[in-house]
Amino acid sequence: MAGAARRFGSETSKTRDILLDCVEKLMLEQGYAAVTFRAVATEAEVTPGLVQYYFRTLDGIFSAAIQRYSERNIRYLAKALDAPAEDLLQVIWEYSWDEAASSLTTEFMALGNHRKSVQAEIAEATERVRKLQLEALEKNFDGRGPFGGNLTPGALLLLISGIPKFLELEESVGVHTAHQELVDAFEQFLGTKNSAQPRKRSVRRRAR
Amino acid sequence: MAGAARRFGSETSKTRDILLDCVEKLMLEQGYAAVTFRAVATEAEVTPGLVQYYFRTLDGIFSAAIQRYSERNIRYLAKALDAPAEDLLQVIWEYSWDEAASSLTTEFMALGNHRKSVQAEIAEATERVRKLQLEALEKNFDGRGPFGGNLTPGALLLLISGIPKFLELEESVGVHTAHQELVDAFEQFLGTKNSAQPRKRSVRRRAR
DNA sequence: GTCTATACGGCGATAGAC
DNA sequence: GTCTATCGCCGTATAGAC
Repeated sequence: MAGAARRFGSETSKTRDILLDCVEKLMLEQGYAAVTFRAVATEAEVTPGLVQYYFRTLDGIFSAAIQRYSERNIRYLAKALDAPAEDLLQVIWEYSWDEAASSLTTEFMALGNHRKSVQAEIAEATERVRKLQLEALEKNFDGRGPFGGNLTPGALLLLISGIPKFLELEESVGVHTAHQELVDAFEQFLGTKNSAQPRKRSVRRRAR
Repeated sequence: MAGAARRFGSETSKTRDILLDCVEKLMLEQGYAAVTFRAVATEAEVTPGLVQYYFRTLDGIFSAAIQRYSERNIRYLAKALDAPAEDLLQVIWEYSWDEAASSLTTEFMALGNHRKSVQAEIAEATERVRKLQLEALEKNFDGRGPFGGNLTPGALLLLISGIPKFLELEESVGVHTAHQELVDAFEQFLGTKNSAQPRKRSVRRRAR
C-alpha cells in the first residue's frame, strides 16, 4: 500500500521455478533444515543474493514450495478421483500412501509444527485435499465400513488417509511393530468391500 | 578405550537435571528449534559453556531429554496398565491421547525425522511403549473389534495409539475436518465394547 | 526487472585456559 | 569441573551494478 515496496522477483520467472525445484530436491534428500539461501544457491548455481531476490525470507521459500506442490497434488488427485466409483476407497487409500511416502508431505508437516507463517499454507492444502475426497466419497457411500458401519464418510476418510501417514511417520524413525498387521486388515476390508481381489501392498513399499 | 575421552559432566549431576528441565520447557513453549546452547544457558542462568560441558552436542541434549522423558513415561504407563482388564482399551486410548497431547512426543517425532543420531532413541522409546501395551492387550483380547473382529491385537493397538497422534498432528497445524466424527465413532466402539457408558472426550481437549 | 557484494549478529562446535 | 575464545556456518538487510 503506502510502503516502500521493495524489489522482488516476479512469480512467473523461469529462474524462480528452477529455484523451487532445487528447494524440493534439498528437502527430499536432506530435509527442510538443509534448505538455506546458500545451499539453494549452490544447487542452482546462482548467488545466494539471487535466491533472496525471489524469496525474501526462508519462510517465503517454504510458502512458495508448499503452494506449488499443493497445486500439483490437487490436479493429480482430481484426476485419480475420476476412477470408477466402486474403486473409490482404494483410490483414496492408494493416493494417501503415495502422499505419505513422498517425504515432502512429512517435511511440510514437520515444518508447519514450528514455522507459524507456513502453518496456514499447510492447513489450507490439507483441507483442500480432504474436501475434494469427501465430496467424492459422500456421493458414493454405501454405509458399510469398519466399526459395524457406524462410521460417517468423513470418519472413514480420515482413517483411510491418516493410517498411511501415521505408519510412514513411524517407519521413518524405524518403528515397525504391528504395522503389516494393520495394513493387511485394512486392505482386506478394502478388498472384500468391492471386488474381493487380494491386495499386495507392503508397508515397506514406496511409490510416486 | 584408547582414545582421548574428553571431559564430560556426570549423569547424576543435579545441574544436569536442571538443564534438562529447561530443555523440556523450551521445547514445549517454542519447539525443538529453540533449543540452543545459549537459550538453555539463559533459561538456567548459567553460561553456554557449562551446558556444552554436560552435553557435548545438541544431539546429546536431545538424546538425554528423550531418555529421561521415556523412562518417566514408561513408569506412568506401567502403572496405568494395572487397571481392571475390562477397561484396558480405554486405558490405552486415554494414554495415547495424553501422550499425543503432550507436545514433547510430537517434538521428538519431528526431531527424529532428520536428526539421525536421535532416531534410534525415539524408535526404542516408542517400541518399548508399544510392546508393554501389546503384552497387556494380548492377555486380555476377546477377538472383538472394528473390521468385523478380524483385527489382531497388534493392529487394534496401532489404531488406538495412532489415531490420537495423527489427529493431534493435524490439529497442531490447524486442520480439523471430520476429526470429531472419527473420535466419536471410536469412543462409541470403546464404550459399547465394555460398560457402554457414554464418553465425553473432545478433540480439543488437552491433558497430563 | 535481475542480480551482486558486503556487513551484521547468532548459531554449533572445538580447543584449551582457569 | 567450570568456563572462554575462536572458527566457519547461518538468515537477513541493505546498497548499488547491470
